[in-house]
Amino acid sequence: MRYDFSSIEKKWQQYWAEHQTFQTDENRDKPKYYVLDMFPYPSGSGLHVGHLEGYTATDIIARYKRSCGYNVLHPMGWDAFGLPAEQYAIKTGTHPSLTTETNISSFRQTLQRMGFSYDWEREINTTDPAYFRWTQWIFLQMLNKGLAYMSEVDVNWCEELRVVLANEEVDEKIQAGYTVVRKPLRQWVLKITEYAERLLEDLDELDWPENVKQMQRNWIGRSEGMEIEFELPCHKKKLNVYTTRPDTLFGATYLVISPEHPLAEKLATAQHLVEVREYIRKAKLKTELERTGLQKDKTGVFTGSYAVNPANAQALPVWISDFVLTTYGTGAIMSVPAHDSRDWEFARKFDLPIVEVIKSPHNVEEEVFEGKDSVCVNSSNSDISLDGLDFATAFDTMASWLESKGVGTRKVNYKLRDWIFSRQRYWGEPIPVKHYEDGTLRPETDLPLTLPDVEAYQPSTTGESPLANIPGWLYGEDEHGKFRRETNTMPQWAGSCWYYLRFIDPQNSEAPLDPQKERYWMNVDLYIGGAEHAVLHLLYARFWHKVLYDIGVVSTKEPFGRLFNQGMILGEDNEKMSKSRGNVIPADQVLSAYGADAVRMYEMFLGPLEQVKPWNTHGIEGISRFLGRVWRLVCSERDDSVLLTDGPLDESMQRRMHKTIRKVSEDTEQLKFNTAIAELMVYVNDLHKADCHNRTALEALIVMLAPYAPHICEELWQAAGHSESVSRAPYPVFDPALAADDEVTIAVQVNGKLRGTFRTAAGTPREELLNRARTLDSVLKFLQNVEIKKEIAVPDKLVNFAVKPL
RNA sequence: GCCAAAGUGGCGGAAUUGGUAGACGCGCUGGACUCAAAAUCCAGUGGGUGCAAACCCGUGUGGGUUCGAGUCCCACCUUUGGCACCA
Repeated sequence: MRYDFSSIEKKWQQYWAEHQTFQTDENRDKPKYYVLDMFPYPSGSGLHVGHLEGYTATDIIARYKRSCGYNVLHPMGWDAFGLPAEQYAIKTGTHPSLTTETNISSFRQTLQRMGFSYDWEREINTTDPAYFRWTQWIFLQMLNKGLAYMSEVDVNWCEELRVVLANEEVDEKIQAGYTVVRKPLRQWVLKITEYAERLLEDLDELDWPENVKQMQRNWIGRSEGMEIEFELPCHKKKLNVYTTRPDTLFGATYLVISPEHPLAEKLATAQHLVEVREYIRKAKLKTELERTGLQKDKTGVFTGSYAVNPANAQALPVWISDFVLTTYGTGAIMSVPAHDSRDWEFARKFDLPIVEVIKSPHNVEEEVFEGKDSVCVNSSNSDISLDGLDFATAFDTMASWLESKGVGTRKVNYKLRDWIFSRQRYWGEPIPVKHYEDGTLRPETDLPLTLPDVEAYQPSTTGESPLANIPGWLYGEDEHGKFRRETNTMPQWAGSCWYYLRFIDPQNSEAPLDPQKERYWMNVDLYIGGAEHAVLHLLYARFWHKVLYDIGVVSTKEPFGRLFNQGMILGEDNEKMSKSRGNVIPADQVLSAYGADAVRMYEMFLGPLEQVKPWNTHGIEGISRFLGRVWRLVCSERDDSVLLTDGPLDESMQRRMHKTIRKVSEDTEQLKFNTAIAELMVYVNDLHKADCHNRTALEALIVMLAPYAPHICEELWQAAGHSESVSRAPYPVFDPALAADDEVTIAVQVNGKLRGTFRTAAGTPREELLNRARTLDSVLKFLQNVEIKKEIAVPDKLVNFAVKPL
């Protein structure tokens, strides 16, 4: 019989579904393994080969771990709220839930064609009221704890989309060509900043890629510094600034406050008032991009007021400039132009004094010196002197002195801002809150609060969602009086903040999940997804998890123990796959042409999982040939006979087998699938050369290959006479003694250059290696007329003679 | 500008972590089978010199450490991610 992938794959996919082969075992005696994909947004354009990379990797691990005796949780679901379905609804009037449903079934079909061993009984969908009921419930827990609050905030308002964006989302939208401006709106905000320290600290114990952890650390942006109080004698007021360099206080020559600072206009003297007002007005009009972007040229205006440097009583002019961020620190800074490049630039532009207070290798008038590894100079007053002190000591001395004077406090600051959590959209989880006429606010306790049907999905121009146009849904009355519902919905990130928990107990109608099940399955042992979520999703989910930990819903501090980012698969032209480039390789196309087993293996054979690598459709043929060769080791193509032979395996092939088992299991464990496949190929090539059809050798091959190419392995396993699925077969175990070589090749070098090799028994002692090496013809001639300075022998490896001509 | 990762045949990539560079696959060349093709199988395939045996060169560039460097150290170049007035 010939290998016909399409009928075999159909047959076994049907078998798995009928026999519920991959339904998760609830038997808690076995060790568990939770392997999770970042679940997809089911878009209308379907899956391409790039999407399948991570899913293939997790499936191999899921099947491998099952084979190794683990109780495996391997679920899939849909992150189905979101803008594309809503924008499609605005255009066509099609309800987003219909679009979503169509897209989901197309996605599900492709994933099933790939033969992924998901437990489809646990499929979840973030737009399902039975799911988002608990998303809403978690929100109310946060409300309860004071972690969700409403605030008039300058939001990132996207004009074209008529929607508020999270800080984290701004960049990508601007890159996509949208305009984003700052606009004050009353918004729901989540207090993620309250968890900043824990989010930072707990990163240390995670088995995550170092760059992802570093990106989160940078995003959280912890810094240690001081808030220092400057007197404003003419106004009888004080101005607080935040600095991480109190050691440079003697070098402060002016202060700068942001245009939004409450004192900005008040500090303007009559002479400067017009100019100041004009500057503040203009700053407001600038977009976030204009203010924080690539803008190099600094602008600013002098207020006419002076503050007093507490260290040396010097009068410091107070300036206003939009390079100072309102939302960070106190919105005011002390400028030390000699040792801060931004201050230096500003000082040069407006001709402000530059005073060296850190010993610099060059003239600070000409170039800024920002180094921290030097010592203080010119820094003393009648109380203290920092001169000669290093950074840490100077910092500490100055901090203590300022504290003792009552004009400074040590402070830790974070770049992380609270998370603006409301969106003016229809297709999202409604925020379950009622606003009463007396101004109070109460949670909606009757969950889920579902979405009403609407006629038009267009957001209102006032910045409210389409929900504001549905009076029947919007208004109501209960025992507390008349109310108006919250019209904001949650951002798309909400549903993905806790979905990994719901997979553990997806049907539970009493709680988000059962605590006993939670304790068994958490945390996620392996989480695979794209690096684009390094900060956003992964930071939000960690935040929610910690909140849930605090209220006793989960028992672990962190959700994802081990994280792995798969690298992107590029198109055949080495460019990112995109419709506009026309280089997208649709999954269904290659599945029809080559079959799931070949596609799965080729995805993994392309290169290291974490690496960005181009797709090459020709290359997949090598995998098809390999699968054909495996097939022919077991089945005759001339008739229906099975070629397996019983009986003992000869010693060299047995060694080959044990070596293969060792390499393949080690590599699979470490997600080095490309080299595991290469090893399987070498093994199959050797079996072919030896014309070996031995049952022991081939059954080991089938079980090892099954996680990679499950369909063909099921078929071959059945052909070999087994009645149970190969996924129930225990993984082969290697014996180190049987895998060990008894004979090795020794390389012989002269001055590090290979001059010959010889075979010898493993463990041959040094002396003997040297003696044999010396007698090799190919080596001998290089040892004539030379002085041997050194002889190196590494057992089982090589011999090297270091020589010098006589 | 700053931080991180990476540069190996025509191509994707291996290399037990300092020990025979180029595993495995694609592609290419030649051959077998065939009326022919497909499929399959066999042999070859880093560059150079040479009839050959051989020898020389070779892991982005330049230096260094070492008996020995793709691997370690220093400097530089290039590419890809991330951050980008956070005081």
